[in-house]
Amino acid sequence: MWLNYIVNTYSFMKEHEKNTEQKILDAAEDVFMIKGMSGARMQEIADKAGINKALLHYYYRTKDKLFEKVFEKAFKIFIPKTLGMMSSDKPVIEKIEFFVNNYISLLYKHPFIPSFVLSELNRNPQILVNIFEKNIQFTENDILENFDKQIKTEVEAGILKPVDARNLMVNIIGMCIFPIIGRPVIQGVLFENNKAKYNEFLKQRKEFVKEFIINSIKA
Amino acid sequence: MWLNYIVNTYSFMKEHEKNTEQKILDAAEDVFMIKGMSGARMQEIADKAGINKALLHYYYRTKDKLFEKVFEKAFKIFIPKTLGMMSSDKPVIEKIEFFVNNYISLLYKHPFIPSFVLSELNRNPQILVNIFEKNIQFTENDILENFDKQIKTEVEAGILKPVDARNLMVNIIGMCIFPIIGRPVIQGVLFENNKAKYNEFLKQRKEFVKEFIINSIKA
DNA sequence: GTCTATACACTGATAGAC
DNA sequence: GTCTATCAGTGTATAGAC
Repeated sequence: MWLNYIVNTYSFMKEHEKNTEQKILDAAEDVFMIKGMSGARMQEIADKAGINKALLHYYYRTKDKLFEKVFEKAFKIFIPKTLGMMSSDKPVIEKIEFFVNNYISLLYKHPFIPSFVLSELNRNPQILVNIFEKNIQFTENDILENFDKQIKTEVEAGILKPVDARNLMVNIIGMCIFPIIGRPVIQGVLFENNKAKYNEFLKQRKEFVKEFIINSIKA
Repeated sequence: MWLNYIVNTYSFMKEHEKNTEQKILDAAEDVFMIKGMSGARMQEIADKAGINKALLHYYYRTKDKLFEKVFEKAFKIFIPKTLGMMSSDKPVIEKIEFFVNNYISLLYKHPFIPSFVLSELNRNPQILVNIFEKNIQFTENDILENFDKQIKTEVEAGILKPVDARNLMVNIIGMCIFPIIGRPVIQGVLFENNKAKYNEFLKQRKEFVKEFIINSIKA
């Protein structure tokens, strides 16, 4: 009976705490992503979370620590998934089609993360070092090496033209990501700032990009 | 005599003023580009310009106005030049080679502008509207239309595969610009954070990108 | 855990002397 | 034009009651 009470109370408190903590993190995401580290205000985050500033500091002692959490979460949504998409054992062209489809979907799902992550990193590249130190090393080198070997094999088999793996990856990601982080400029300059037209443009990007890449690398 | 005195004094003052004004603008560029609008501090700009805050406000009344000048200058370095590179009358493939060479050179000359401009625009797209209103309309539509017509002509002539002009431009710029704005991530994840290796990588990008595009679009 | 009130530092901007 | 001094506002963070 008392055990039940304790357990229920405990789990209630845990649940409650988790909710507030989560509400804060969600609000912090919204604000940091748009305003950036230096532009974000603890007051705005508190308002959006429906609490007050003091409670913010109760859960995450400083703005820095809260930012760190938000950044790390954003970073982890993208980088490991990105690398994961390259590590299947499909043939190169299928792998690229799979990657472009999934990566662009991911970008459309989180359109503010790339600009946020890249601009914060350009302002303070040290953030990345801290993340790498804190996390188990990614297996990016294995993935890259495998991809490189796979390309070479398919080149010898007469399927692909010779192509450098790193350059290819940078090209692919660049073509996928630029319409998102460059949206204000591209929409303004090439699409008369017409939002609907730009959304139409985004809809057909997957097919265009895939065809563009394959045309370039297939033997 | 007195006229001489006035003229000399006047020209001395003009020269002097110009120097201070320019020193401020240079310092403001340095600080705003790295820290962004909200992260920049008037004190830091003053220090870097070798003057004090009061003098900053004497020349540019507010932080907003100073930021506006810096942003507009940065924006104008890129966008008109970018469009200009597409408006020669060379054949498409030559035009693209010319564009990639010059655009990447421009990027390497001003590596902080793209990230600065894009992140500020993502945070406040309204900036772009103000710039467009203040400036004589760019001829982006003519340039795009001409480029599109030119492609269609060369498609009919059997030189190129059919390709959409806007998608092609976004691809080209994306492949050129991503190694710059994404440098911290790419260098960290794909180049073991080795700066020298990354610089080597950048050196060969022009050739790789040109070949990649041409392989994709030539008939 | 959550609140109100407040400490304390910093920032943009101005006043006024030279 | 350039400086020193200073103000008013805002921002992060903490103290203390409940």
